[in-house]
Amino acid sequence: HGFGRLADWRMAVEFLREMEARGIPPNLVCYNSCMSACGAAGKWWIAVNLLEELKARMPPNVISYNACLTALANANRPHRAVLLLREMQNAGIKPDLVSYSSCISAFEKAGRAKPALRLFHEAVTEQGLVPDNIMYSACIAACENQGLANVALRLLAEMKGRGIRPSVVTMNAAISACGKGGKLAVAQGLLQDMERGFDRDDRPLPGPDIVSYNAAISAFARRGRWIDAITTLKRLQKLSTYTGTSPNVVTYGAVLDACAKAGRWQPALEVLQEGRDAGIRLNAVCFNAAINSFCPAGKYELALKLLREMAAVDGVRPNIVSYNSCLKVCERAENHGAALGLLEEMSAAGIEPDTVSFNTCISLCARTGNLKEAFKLLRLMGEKGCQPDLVTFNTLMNYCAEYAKPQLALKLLRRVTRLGLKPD
RNA sequence: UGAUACUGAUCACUUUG
Repeated sequence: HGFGRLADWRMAVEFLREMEARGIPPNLVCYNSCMSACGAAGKWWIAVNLLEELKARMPPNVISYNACLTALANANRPHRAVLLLREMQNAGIKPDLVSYSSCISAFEKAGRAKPALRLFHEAVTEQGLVPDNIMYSACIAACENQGLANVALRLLAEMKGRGIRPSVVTMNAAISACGKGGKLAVAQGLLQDMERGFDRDDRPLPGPDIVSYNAAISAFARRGRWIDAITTLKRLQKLSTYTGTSPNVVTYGAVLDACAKAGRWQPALEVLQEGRDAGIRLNAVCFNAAINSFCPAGKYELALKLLREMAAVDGVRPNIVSYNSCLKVCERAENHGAALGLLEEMSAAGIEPDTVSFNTCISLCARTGNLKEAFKLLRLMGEKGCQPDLVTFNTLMNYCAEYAKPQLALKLLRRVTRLGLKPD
């Protein structure tokens, strides 16, 4: 368990083996701890193997299965999770709220709201389970995916109706779902309710935490409402003296994203500086968002300058997204030279261009009528071991339309299906 | 006694339409 806490799955497994070697047969809890450690480290297959091993020795309990379900959920394997859920049922172990919450969360992480809601329904109607706060929260979180904000709000009302007090996590999930589902006003209203401490029916609510604010700012960001995002940041700062809730690196990331979506690079740079001054350890996400703010204006020199600065001044290593963001600014600026130069540079820096990098460059070539160069890049990405994806082909086909090349477009479409991709 | 041993929920960045 200790090794699991330290996210050291190797040590956990080794320890289990050592116990056996010393003639101390690990009990169920030892196995469960070990599977949990593997799951936390993303090693779902090792957790599943341990479950098999366990089955050969003694009957697993519901926690054993739940540990594996969580491992699968965290590794974005929702279908395997459901298979395991069925398996435990067949083995005569009744899934509990934790089992279902894990599976619901698995679908949430995979961006699939409907299956998550189906599982919720199944838990209630077929298993007779009474959903708790966490199960509702997981389900509300899943609703942020297909614009199901209204379903999220219905679930929130339903749990209140059943006398379950929403926790701060529940409320945060609801704010996030509303923000992502286009219900900006409702999202902000939920935050206000939390600040007041009561909902519209005067039922008590938990006070907001930093995640609440971040989710609300992110909702503004989505709409490019940069002034509102900054205003919320200021309010948060002002309140922090007595709420104890201060902006963190995610807050700054979200505010910077708001500036980026609005293409406001000057405010973005100011926010960046303010974050530094406030002693926030800005990370790559913050700088990447700031780089994106140069995109609408196509200010690629400034973007590249910030790319250098983040490493040199702030000691933050640019990552693949940093480079891809810069490439996008070059694309906007329609600057082939700068883009291709960056492609080389990132390779030299040990960050190999990925599908997104190539897609951006292909888009640049195609947009500027340079179809030959675009296809050259398509070939190059294959040579570099980068799989073209649907976006790659959609980009190319789009410009075939632009340049009236229907035969070429059809050829590309056939290639899409030949590669086993599903045209959208 | 070790052993309040083991499992579930929320926030920010990049590519086409």
